[in-house]
Amino acid sequence: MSESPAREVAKASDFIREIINKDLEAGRHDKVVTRFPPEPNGFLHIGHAKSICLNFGLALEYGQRLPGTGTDCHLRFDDTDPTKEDTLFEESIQADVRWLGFEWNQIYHASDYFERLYQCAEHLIEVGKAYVCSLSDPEIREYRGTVKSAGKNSPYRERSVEENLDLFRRMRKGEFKDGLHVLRAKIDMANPNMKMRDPLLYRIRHARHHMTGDQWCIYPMYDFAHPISDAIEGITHSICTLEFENNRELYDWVVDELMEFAKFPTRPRQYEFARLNLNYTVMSKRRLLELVEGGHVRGWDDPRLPTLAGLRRRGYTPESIRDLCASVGVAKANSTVDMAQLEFCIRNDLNHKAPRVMAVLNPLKLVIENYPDDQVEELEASYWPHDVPKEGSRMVPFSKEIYIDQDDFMLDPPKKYFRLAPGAEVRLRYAYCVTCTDVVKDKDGNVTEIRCTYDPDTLGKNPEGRKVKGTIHWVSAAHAVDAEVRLYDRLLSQEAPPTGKDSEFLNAINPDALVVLTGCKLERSLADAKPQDRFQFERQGYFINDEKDSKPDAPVYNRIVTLKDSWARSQGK
RNA sequence: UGGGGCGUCGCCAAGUGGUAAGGCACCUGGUUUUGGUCCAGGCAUUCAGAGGUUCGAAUCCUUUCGCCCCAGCCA
Repeated sequence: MSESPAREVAKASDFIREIINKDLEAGRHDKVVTRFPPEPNGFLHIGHAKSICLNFGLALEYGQRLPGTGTDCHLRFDDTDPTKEDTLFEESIQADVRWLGFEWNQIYHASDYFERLYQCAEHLIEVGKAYVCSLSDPEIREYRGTVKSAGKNSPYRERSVEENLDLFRRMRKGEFKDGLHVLRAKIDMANPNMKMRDPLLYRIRHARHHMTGDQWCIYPMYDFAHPISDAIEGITHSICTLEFENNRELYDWVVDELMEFAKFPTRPRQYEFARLNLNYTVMSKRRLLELVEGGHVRGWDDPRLPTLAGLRRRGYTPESIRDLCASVGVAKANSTVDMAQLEFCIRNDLNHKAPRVMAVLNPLKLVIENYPDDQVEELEASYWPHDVPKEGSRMVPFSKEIYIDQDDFMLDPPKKYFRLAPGAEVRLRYAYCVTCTDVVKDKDGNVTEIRCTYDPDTLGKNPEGRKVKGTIHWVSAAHAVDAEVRLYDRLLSQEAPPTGKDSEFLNAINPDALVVLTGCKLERSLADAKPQDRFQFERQGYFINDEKDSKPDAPVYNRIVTLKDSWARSQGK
């Protein structure tokens, strides 16, 4: 705490931590305070998770490394545009951050600072660094110039301090309609950085704000509110995404101009990192909104979406998402992470968390001809494979008539097909080996039933004199629990959506992103499962009991992710 | 009158003048009553290209090329 050598710093794992370490070593700060500043106008997605993990993670790490400084990452709602924001979004954002596993000490709002922001604005006017501009919206745009050419000064740029103050105060009082005047910083209309060409600080908006009600009719812009909010709160490192790099110069201008006047406790600095992109999905607010409002998915928590609500309902664990964020690192290069990386993370997490059970998704009746008609054996089946160090098992009923999956039988199998086929023998998981002796077909030639014989001497041991390579899952017909199973897959059928502006990306939606199966057969033990329980359906994937649609007598399961399937891959599927 | 960034294996990403980490993906074998897991092995003579400095360069210099961001009274 006090002895400075105790401030030995762990090896930085990315450029942000490197910067923080240097700041600490140089004594620029003696604690680290970060912030996660969502605008409450939409749902959080996995891209936000990267920012959440970074900002809250930094606070946690340095809070531990610098004992006594506390752990401080501010959840701050950037609520400066009353026409778009709402309390509903604040609630879902809080729920999502908590679900991800992070906690804040206090909730902040940019709107908490409206009065101070206003005082800062008046100060800038008084020192001649801000003025009221009465150009129209299109005129302002025209005067701004272009990326390749300088802008020109507004005719209102040289108004007197007195006139500016009077106008600004009347703006606050509500004497003007929306759009009539704005407050602008007086910087440089020829600055090569367009963000510095007399940026707007305040605009008039006669709109009710979800936090401040009708108290205000002028609202600060992001570029004004954000740096001041950071500075007021004592944020040390203000971390945002790459597209704000150009805003940094303005961020610094605002803080520098106000530092003395506002007596900020710290001099915050902004740093930018590359946002998370994933292939086979969409992440932009606009596209997510279009999917939801266009009815292409069933709401913000549709398991096909990369929203945190969607991933949660899909069955992804917070641990798996944090693991993804840790594994992709933090850097400045624009990048797109492979969905396979996320899928690895959830499989890796669930491998030792999800008990194994048997479920037949596309049932095919199998009758064991030499098994006694009314006999039922209770066989012990472990919930965990040998390599997962957990205890626990259940009894599964075995009988003459069972269901197996259609994929596990072929009339004319290719080489190295280890499952069932005419004349072939296969192991029934936890039970006996059976040999297919006959098949029953309907008039169209479809196999409707399989006839087998079993070898009574193969329970818990291998048959003598022959090798049975395949093991398949099954469910006793008389004891099965019927269920609906929703097979989810990647949202898009191509890596990147078409680049077109409008709704073109809708054409890239994977038609099989959701396949609903009914009449699936679950093993008896699943009758006791609760919503949100996760299981591995052996040989098929990880599934979760749906939190909304599942009913005790009509369970619904969502497929979280398939198991790796090297057989399917070798078959070129 | 343009400015700000970024380019290291199929995808991420370490590396900060001393001779290319790691993860995912992929390929080989082994174990296996999950074609899962696990284990063993393989996978960049080269860092966008070209020059240069140096005993030595992904790292320094010069130059070329490519990609991203900025012209909301959004954030």
